[in-house]
Amino acid sequence: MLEKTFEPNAAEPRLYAQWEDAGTFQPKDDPQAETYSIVIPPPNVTGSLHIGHALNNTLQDVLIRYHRMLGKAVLWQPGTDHAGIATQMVVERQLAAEGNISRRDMGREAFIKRVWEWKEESGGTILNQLRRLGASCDWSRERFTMDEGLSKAVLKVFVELYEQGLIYRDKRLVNWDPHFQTAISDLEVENREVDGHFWRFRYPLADGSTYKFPIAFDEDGQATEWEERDYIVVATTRPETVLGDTGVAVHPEDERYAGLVGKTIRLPIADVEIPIVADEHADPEQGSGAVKITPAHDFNDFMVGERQGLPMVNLFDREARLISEITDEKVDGLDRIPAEWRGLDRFEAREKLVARMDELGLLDGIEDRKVQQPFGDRSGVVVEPFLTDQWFVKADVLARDAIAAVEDGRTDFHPKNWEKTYFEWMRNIQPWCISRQLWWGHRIPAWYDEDGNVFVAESEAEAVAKAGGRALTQDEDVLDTWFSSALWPFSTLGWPEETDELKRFYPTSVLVTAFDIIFFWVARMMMQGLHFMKEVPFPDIYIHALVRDEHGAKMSKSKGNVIDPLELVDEFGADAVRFTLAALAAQGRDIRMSKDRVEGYRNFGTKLWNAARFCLMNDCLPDPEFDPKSVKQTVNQWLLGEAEAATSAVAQGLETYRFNEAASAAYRFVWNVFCDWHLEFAKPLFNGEDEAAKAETRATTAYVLEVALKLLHPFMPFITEELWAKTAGPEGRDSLLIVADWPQPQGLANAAAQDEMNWLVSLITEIRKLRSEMNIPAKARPAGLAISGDAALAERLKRHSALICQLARLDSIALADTAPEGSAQIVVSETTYALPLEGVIDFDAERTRLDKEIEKTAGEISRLEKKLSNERFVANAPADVVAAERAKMADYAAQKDALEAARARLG
RNA sequence: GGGCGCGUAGCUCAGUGGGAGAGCACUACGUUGACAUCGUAGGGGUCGCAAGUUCAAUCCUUGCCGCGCCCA
Repeated sequence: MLEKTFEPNAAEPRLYAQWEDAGTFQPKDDPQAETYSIVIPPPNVTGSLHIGHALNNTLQDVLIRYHRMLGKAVLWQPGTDHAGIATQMVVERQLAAEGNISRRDMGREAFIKRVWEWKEESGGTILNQLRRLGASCDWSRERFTMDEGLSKAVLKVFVELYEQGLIYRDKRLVNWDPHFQTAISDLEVENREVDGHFWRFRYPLADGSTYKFPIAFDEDGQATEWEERDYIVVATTRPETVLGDTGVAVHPEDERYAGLVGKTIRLPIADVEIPIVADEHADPEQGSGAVKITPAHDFNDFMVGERQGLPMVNLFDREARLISEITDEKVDGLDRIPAEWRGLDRFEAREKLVARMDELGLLDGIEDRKVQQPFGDRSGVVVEPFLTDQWFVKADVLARDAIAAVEDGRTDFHPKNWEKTYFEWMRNIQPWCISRQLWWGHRIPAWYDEDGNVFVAESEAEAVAKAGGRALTQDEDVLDTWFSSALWPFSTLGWPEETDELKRFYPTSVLVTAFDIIFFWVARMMMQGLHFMKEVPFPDIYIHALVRDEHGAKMSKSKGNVIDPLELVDEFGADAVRFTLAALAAQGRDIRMSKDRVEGYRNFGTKLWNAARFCLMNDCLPDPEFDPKSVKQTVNQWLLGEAEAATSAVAQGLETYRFNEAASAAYRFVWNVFCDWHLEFAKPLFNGEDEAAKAETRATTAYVLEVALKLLHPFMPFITEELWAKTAGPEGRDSLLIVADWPQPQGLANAAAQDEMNWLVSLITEIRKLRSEMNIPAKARPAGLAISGDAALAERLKRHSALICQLARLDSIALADTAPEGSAQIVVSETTYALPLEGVIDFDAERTRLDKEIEKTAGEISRLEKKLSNERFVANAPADVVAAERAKMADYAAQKDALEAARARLG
């Protein structure tokens, strides 16, 4: 006998070990079997499980378990990502907390050793947490982006792309994080609106000449007053860059400045002459219409500089301080910086610059203003556009086929609208800066000789050979983490080796991820997969929602609204957490997670548990001889049809990534069909005399319980596996549920049985309603009389008499010619049923109740009459719709007649 | 400024061109051992607002209002 409730905390680790020990997480060794594979979005090795991971991995596990039950050879490839900046940051913090020396004092080799030690020690945390959710990954194949094999893939990809001219080194503006002192990609920059200022400065014309500048206008916008000026006003939000200006731009059609283009101004403080150029970047409507151009410190200005041939002048060092020595004589503007300012932080430099301009009488004004400022998403400091030598990928070339693949349907997004986001970004893709000035990561396989010539090769020996034996030094930098995760779908399968796994499991079947890494990761896997494997990495991409708190706010540590999935697992069990996430995963909407919801699904698990308990108590055990197609009892025919319909609804939901529909189809079947009705129907049968019916019902019930366990297994693996074992019966089970066969359709739908059971359910429901409305005491067991029914009805009533009596609490149910005096009456399927209740109920109330019913029915009738008398409706609506409305109308009419007759009998 | 999405019961959310559903919460009543982590019954909605298309609009189109996210 089963315990009263399922104990998740005790059962989960046991069941998980059982699955793993049985080797069920590994793809089955059948070369004929169809394959199904998913690569896990590798979590950061530094990470711990948050609710977003829980959702992401639950959905993957649901798919994996479903396809495994379909008999496929299934691989769920797990692993972690080395997460360059994030991991380096964690370890540096540890060093600081221990009062140890910094990474630079420690030296590269010792530091990297230290990171590896930390990785070995606690890198497995998040994967162990996934096990608690029930994730059925093939742990024997766990990979890490810095494993030997994956690193080899990185080297090969880098060298090949370099040789194909798709990777190059260049001095360009990049987003520079002064805290980590590394370049970061534009995706790692967070633009935030902050309070700032607009400073207006006067730049004097170099030749001392003057021009007339309009300062007042009439209604038509015509200038009415002018002022004589010997300067141009420019406005900036970043005064610290003034010394790096190499031009002032005005719009080519801006008449106010037409005569000044080609002249020069004398840049204050720096004391150099810079030209006034005409460029469309200048917006005549904005400020004075003239803009300062600082090509080395602003992305827009960089482009203007290229167009106009303006030189680049760099002011800052790697820590975003004004330079105090020359590091690159081609661009550094040291001689523009007053000696006493050298080495100042950029924000101090700003103050000094503004103050000096004010002293010089060149500060034209200051306005408060909201400005967009870029912040490093990891460091939180203001990112500086900075001119450095970096490695770049020609992403636009790689993007071409990646765009085409989605356009022509080799890969589909689900929901489809995410392809817009993908296209938008891919079609405007910028060169991808892949070098990072970090130590933790894949070191760039490029070596330099004394003259700065570069040699790219997979090893130092090869590079030296290419250099003709000269001494070389390796590039100090490492690659962006996403460079290696872009290879994940094939590098984890053994590429560049031609392994069996690679042949069997690439392309993978689907990628499951959140929208926030479409650019970072999905797009790049598409590019690299197509380039190196010549095939898309996955035909389907399922994009799921973000998990928010119950009020819709983003979860964050600072808000304190973070829900820890493992706490939920502790409290309600992994099954409840998984089911909740799946049931709420409707396409295109964020998930609001609340404890109440999890509790509700925990209760659902308990309901299932108790249903199984009932089955065991009544000897409903699997019967190997049982043939669902040959059952005789209407109840059983109906139940089998319902089970089959539920099975296909669940399958349909999963095939189309509608997890919520799949989950709720299973839920409704188990609770509202199997428990609420079937088990209640079974009770009187089990207590009855008909041994054949009893035996058939036991076998059917056991069979359908198996179906229920199978349908729920992908969502609630633990409790279903436990019940699978506990309900095995003396024969035992052939296999664990995790590898049992998904139920196959057998054509069990039975319209006649369905019709009869629908009638039975509504008869019972109507009687219960009457009892409730008329306050008939629970103890009262009136006789039920069907007034003037035919032989078929008599047959039905006889067949289900025990069920009706028990579930509607009647003493008996039979045909009668007329309703006895003092009866309450209801109408079900056009038949009137009378319950003699003289002295039990208030007949005035019964009259009122019937009047209300009649009124309601009349309302429906007049609505339908109106519709059916509309010629255009009858002419234009599809015939089946018109017929259905007519049938409804006839039903209501018959019902109204019966109700009116019933009312008349009461007088 | 461009893009995506949302507004349906008190709350959290499904859903469909043919008079709207679930869970939770709420109210009343609970009887024969599956289950009180439960059962039975009930109340509760101008489907954001307006116009259009249609025989028919909560659903399609447009505009507006409110809210969220992404990109510039």
